[in-house]
Amino acid sequence: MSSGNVKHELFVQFARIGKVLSNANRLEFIEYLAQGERSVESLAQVSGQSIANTSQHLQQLRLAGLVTTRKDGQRVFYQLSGDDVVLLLNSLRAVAERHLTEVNHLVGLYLDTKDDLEPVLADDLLARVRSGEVTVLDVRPREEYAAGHLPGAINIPLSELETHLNDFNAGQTVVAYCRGPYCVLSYDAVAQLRKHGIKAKRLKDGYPEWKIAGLPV
Amino acid sequence: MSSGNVKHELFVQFARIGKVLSNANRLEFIEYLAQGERSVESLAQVSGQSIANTSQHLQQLRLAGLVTTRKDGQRVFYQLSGDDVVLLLNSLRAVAERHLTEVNHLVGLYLDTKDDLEPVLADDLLARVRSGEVTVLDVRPREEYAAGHLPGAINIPLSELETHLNDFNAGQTVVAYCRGPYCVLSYDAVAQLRKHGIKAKRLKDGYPEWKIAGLPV
DNA sequence: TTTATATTCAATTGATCTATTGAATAAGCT
DNA sequence: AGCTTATTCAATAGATCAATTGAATATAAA
Repeated sequence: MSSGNVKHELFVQFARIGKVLSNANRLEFIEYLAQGERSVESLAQVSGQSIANTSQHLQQLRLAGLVTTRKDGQRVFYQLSGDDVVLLLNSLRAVAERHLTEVNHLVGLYLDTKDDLEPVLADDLLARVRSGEVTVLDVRPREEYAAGHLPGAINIPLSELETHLNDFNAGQTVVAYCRGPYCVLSYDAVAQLRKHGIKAKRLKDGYPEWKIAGLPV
Repeated sequence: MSSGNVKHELFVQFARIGKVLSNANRLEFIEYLAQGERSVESLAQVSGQSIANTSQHLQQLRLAGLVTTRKDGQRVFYQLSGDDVVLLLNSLRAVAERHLTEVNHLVGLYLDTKDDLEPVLADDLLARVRSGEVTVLDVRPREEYAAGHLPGAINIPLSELETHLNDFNAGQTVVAYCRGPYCVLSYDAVAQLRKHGIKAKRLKDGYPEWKIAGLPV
């Protein structure tokens, strides 16, 4: 085998990873899995895909080595095979954000750009939460909160936030976070809280990035 | 448009980037372009692809925002649109290396694993080259050297290394580098130099990584 | 053992991708 | 203007992909 062939063969293998990143549904699965392991049915439900379709996509992710499985009873739980998968997805996001104008348009469409200018950084939050200055709010669904969350964070899924507005007093500052940089949950939460006179900010990244940075969970 | 739709649309955009990473030839083009800009014909030649095929792949890269073009006379030069593209490719490589056993097999097939254990790191090299301790050898083709290279590096393309072995004296240490972590040129160069009694090591990464790290070129 | 649940498998359809071919365009040269 | 060179366009054929459907496994519960 010539050097050129081996080199090309290596790129063929790299392209296998690229291929599993070429489908929007699979990327969504990766983001969900970044929050914690999930069963096939559970992923099918949150993604809105059929069970069979979900299963097949997950198997492609597994063949490419991006996820691993664990069988418990009659359920199969999928999980990311490493933090580098989240880093890869974020790298993809970063390139998309910098080079695809459509992405910026979409981001601008839904995310309040003013909030975007002043997100709270992970390091700041850690200091502030230790001094009791802020309340950390996890607005992800209960399942994801249960699989792992920031220390001291309280969990109120976005859908239930309205009924819990009285739990906050006007004096305190709330820092909301969710799944990652493009997760709209925390944006909506901040908007809702502010509308009711509660000081609220958004954590720049989400739970997966926090965890990968080696910060406590 | 519902929040879920916008979110999915964002992932569709991310998947566009994934799609252009799903073809081995395109990934090779990206690696070549990481060395510096190139014309269509030049890329077709080094990659062994036809002109028309090369042109079409490059246009896909351009539509996805990964490369930009510059027209000079009748030639069109393509270049990477940002350093984040190289970081993305390296992220892809890292995941492939960690999770695809085939990659490790291929890497082991061609790259001397002993060299792999002790590559020279960028910071070390900078210090050593300043103190005149080592000779830095760029074994890439002349074109790529001309487009940018490490400070003080001499350029002897691998194919011509054999005829220039007398230029080195047995006392000095040579650090060879080439295109990146999986470029075999520097491995072969080190092997050839050692066979002739010249102390040789390999720079861990290649020129693109050096440049992105903000080191002088 | 029968029944229900969770997941995977297999076959199918329509869509998209890759590489090839030959023609079209555009810029420079004589 | 005619000729050459570099690149792009358009059409094509074979391969691969995504989602659907219904059947097949495998585990748990009755």
